[in-house]
Amino acid sequence: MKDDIFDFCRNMSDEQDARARQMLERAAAKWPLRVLHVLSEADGPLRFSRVLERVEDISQKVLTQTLRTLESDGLVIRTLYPQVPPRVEYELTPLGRELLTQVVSLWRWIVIHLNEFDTSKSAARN
Amino acid sequence: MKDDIFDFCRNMSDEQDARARQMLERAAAKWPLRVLHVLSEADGPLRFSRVLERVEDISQKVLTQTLRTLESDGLVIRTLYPQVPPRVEYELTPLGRELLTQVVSLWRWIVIHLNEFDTSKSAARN
DNA sequence: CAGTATCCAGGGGGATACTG
DNA sequence: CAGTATCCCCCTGGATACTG
Repeated sequence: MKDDIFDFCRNMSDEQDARARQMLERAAAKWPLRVLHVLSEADGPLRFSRVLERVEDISQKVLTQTLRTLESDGLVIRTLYPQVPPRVEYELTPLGRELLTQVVSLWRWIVIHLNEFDTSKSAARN
Repeated sequence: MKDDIFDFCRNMSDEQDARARQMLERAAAKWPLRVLHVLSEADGPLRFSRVLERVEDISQKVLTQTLRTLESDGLVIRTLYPQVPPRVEYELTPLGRELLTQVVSLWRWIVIHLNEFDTSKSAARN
């Protein structure tokens, strides 16, 4: 028998597997990753507008969606200050910060090996 | 100044950054990941049909696309034996195997922390 | 300010049929 | 066997307008 690098998943239900896969995809996706990054760079909580400014080219709708998802995944805290006009602040949870750290290590590996991808004899372009 | 966990990207061009991001998204995406996994489990090269069988619910078209992308990214080797009927075999490159290893470590982290996502006070407790 | 609501265009992926 | 070629649907995400 070959050893399976996914062996530690043996005891997982299909639901758990799907959930883990979902988290992996979300964490690696464009907007969530950039939002997490922006939040991690900030010294403290950021208002919605600040995030909107700092995540280049994101639309308001998508930012809202992204933040909602991150919040429900426990990666981001949303704090509403009931004022007029309202003030809403976002910040990373410890879990969000940890996850970002994990993704960054994968990111770092990719960056280091960047020149090994596609440059080979295959049909790299496009 | 805050320390930026992406500091090691400072010297990267926009193109390199985009390429790295693309590789990250691809590596975490559903089909590429499952194809890499199937290939890593096999003892040797796998024929197209075998991969099609083992990657559950993937369509032929998407499998072809996925394999082509993986090949052009240098993660998979495609070997054509000019016979009738043709025989085509796929196997991981060392780079592909390494990348999968990296993704798996992120995957493992996610699995370990699975119960910390969303179960918290945000969604579950109404 | 921080959203929600609505409309709309483009791409990804499924199903099917055909071929060297 | 290992693909291509088509058609089609759905979903994502952009743009815009409106509101508590």
